[in-house]
Amino acid sequence: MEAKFPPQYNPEGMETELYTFWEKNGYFSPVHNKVKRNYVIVIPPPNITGVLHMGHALNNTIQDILIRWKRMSGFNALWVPGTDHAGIATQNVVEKTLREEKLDRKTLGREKFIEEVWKWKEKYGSTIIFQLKKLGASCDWSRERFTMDEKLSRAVKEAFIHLYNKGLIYKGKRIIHWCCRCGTALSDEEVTYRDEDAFLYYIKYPLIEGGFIEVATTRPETMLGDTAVAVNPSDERYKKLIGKQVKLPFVDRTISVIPDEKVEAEFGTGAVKVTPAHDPLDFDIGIRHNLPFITIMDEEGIMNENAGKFKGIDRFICRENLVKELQGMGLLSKKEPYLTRIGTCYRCDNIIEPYLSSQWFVKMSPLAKPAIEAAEKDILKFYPERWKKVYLNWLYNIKDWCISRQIWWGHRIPVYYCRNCYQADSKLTDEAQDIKKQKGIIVTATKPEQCPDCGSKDIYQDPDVLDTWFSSWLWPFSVFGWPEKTEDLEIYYPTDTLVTAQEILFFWVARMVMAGYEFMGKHPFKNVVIHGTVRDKTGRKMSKSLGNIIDPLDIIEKYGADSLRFSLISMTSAGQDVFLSSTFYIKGRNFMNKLWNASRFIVSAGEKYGEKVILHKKFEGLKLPEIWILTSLDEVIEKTNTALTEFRLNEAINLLYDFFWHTFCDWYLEISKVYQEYEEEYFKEKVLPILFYVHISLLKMLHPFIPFITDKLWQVFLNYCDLESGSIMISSWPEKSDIDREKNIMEEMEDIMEIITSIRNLKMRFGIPVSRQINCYFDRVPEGLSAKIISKLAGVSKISGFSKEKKEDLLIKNLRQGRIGMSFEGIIDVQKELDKLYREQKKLKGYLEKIERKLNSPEFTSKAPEEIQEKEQEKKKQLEEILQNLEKDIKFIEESKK
RNA sequence: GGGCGGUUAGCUCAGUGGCAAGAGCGCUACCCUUACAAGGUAGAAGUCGCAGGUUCAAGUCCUGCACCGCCCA
Repeated sequence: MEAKFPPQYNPEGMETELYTFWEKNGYFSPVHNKVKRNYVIVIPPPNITGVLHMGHALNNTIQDILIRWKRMSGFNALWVPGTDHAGIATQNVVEKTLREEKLDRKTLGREKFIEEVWKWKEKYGSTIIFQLKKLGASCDWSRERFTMDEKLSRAVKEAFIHLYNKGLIYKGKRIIHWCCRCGTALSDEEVTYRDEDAFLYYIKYPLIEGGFIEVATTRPETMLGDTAVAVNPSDERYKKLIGKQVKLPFVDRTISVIPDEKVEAEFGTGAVKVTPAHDPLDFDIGIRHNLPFITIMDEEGIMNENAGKFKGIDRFICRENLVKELQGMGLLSKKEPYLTRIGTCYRCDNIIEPYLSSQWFVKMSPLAKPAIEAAEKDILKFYPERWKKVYLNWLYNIKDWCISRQIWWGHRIPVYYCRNCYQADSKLTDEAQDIKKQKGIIVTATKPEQCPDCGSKDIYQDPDVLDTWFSSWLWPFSVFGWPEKTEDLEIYYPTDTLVTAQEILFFWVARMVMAGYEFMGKHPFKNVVIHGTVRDKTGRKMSKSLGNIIDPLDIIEKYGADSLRFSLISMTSAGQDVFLSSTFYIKGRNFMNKLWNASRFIVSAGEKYGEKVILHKKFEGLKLPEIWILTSLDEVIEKTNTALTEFRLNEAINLLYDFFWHTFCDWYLEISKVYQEYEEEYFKEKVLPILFYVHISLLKMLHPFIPFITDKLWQVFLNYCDLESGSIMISSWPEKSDIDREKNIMEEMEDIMEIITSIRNLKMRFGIPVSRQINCYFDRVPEGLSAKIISKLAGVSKISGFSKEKKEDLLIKNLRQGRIGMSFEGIIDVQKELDKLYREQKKLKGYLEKIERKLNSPEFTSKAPEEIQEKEQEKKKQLEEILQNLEKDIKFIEESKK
């Protein structure tokens, strides 16, 4: 046995071997069966540039637990995996590798560059998939998808064309978030904001008639693009200046002072510069007042010809230079520290420039309607529920979605232009209906032969690609083959549960719901499980730049995926952020070892008889401890099921942990050893099958959480026990036994346990080794099996009733069921013992007072439910008895001291 | 500015109005008891952030405040 069952658990090698075994046997793919219900999860597709981090580990462990649990519970459980092409991120990564070869995408050209990206994808794009396998993810790899697969690309085109034809997609010239580094527009959701200490500059604009009007700004360089100065019409300070002309420094432009309701009189000086091409609010003012829109920098953030003498320099250097010059000209009246919020690119962290640009948008409010209703009517349920409000709030205030990206890697927009008919950028804001009527725009999946209006063959495709999320939002049905009416789509849509972190609630979850209703006419999933963000122990997000990453692969390497999974889930309360310290995996590692060793013990107990243990279906002729352990197991099964159903995974795993370690191992395994010595026949016939039964039931329930070790042990147990299947993965989830729960049996067992603990406690307190046999005396003398258990587990050689003449050298302890006494043999530090008893007495008196106060209050007796009153009465009685006995003991020891 | 979380043992965190508030790690003492020293046994350790309120009963519900964090504008 030692050879295959060393005393320490070592996951090395074992996990990969088992994973291959599962995969080879096709356990991950459901065999569709109409009788069984489905349970479907689609993975939040990780990015092909991604490597597994703790967030992924948590996210995918949760999904795997749910899928494995449902699979064992008799469902057709399907977990669809896949990856996301991550347009900007992937393009960035490939461009970086190109730079190392002294190449860049522009010299390479579009086609060649995309070829390079595909090559890169083939080489590195599956890294995270391999890592998910290491984690134990039981995804159906035969259904693995990638957002740029041909079929999924078809879905994207179909969706675009559908929305366009419905008038929900339009092209418009708007202020969008522009990343000068990535060279593309971004949606509102792709911008992250952070507070930064900056300055508010107060600038004097010279009035033509003489004097100045002073404006305040955090971005002084944008003044080069100003086309007005605006004041609130009710602002008394500026009323008389409305309509006056201002000579804009540097560019020598004459602009007017205009009134606009939206100007906040409280901000800065109350007069604001208006730069319609570089600020969203100013853009609106520009539209309202029909102002010119002057763009002053190019797409890389370099000032252009409209910036006059500043042409050709970077936007931030321009700011510095311009401020210096203003100072020299005496036009800078003040520069004060100012806390401002700056938007940054979520991919590259560069500062976002609000930029006037022609982009494609999705009109969102019609799509939001059913998504709102779904949550309001609880068709879509959130766990924890509080996210419902966040989700709804976003949808109530939804804005149009900018979906075009000026990059090359991604789904090319299925729009073609006729060079002859199309007139670009004719309007600032083209509404959907207008654009549909506009000549020269052809929206179609394949390149048209000729222009339907003029017949010209000079046709070119829109150079832009779509936001990656425009393919992700179709994921719950595109993975099943939509827009084709496939069998999978028929069977597996809608899915059941989506598991994700709150960061992509808007990006992805809300949009999937909208897409689900729009394209499928049905919600994409029923449950949305939002788990916490994994942070370091000081509460910061884990990130490379902070250097605070704990790499899940390191933990897997050293301690096994099970330890990682166990620890992660065990310490993660539903929906709360997780704070990881470097030793968090210890609980898991220790648990694996304990599980391993309990199995060793059980196997070695079974091995002796040389025949396979047959698990009982019915339990009869059992003694107290067996009834007790089976009843306790039933309770655990029930509680675990409830916890899992409500997505409280930490509660489930902690229940199992506690039962396994502190009930099964600490007590039942120890008790089972008693039979081995006293009642071999009963041990073989009854106890052994129950040991196997309870342990195997536990292994089954633990399997979703810690799949590797549980199946490894299952494989071992196959040699000693008649098990239902070749792998625990496809075994059936435990059901409750047919044992009746008898209250008095549970209590009787608890009494025995209390006696044992008390005797151990007495021994410890006086430095007697537990192994040292002593004599004990009882008010109620235990007999038979109980006596044997007490004797073995507490190290008692002789059990008898109290006899009056022996009492003087006894230590007494009061229990629920009378006193026990133990000979103290002259080794007691009497004063120490007395102090301890005094402390206990004080504590007990306090408790008693509290209870008495409660019981004496007429409110309590009239209003509290009877059940509670009885319980409190009972408690009081017990306390009084214990206290009485304690006081007797104190008196007794005080006297013996004299 | 609006919203949401958090504040419980030295540390990390559970706690679903009705225990005498729990776990893991750490700590103390003893124990190599033939499953496990990654273990066993026993123990010490808490004004449940602060102030009010509701209730027979509050760590749990309500109000306000403080501090930490997140999201949205």
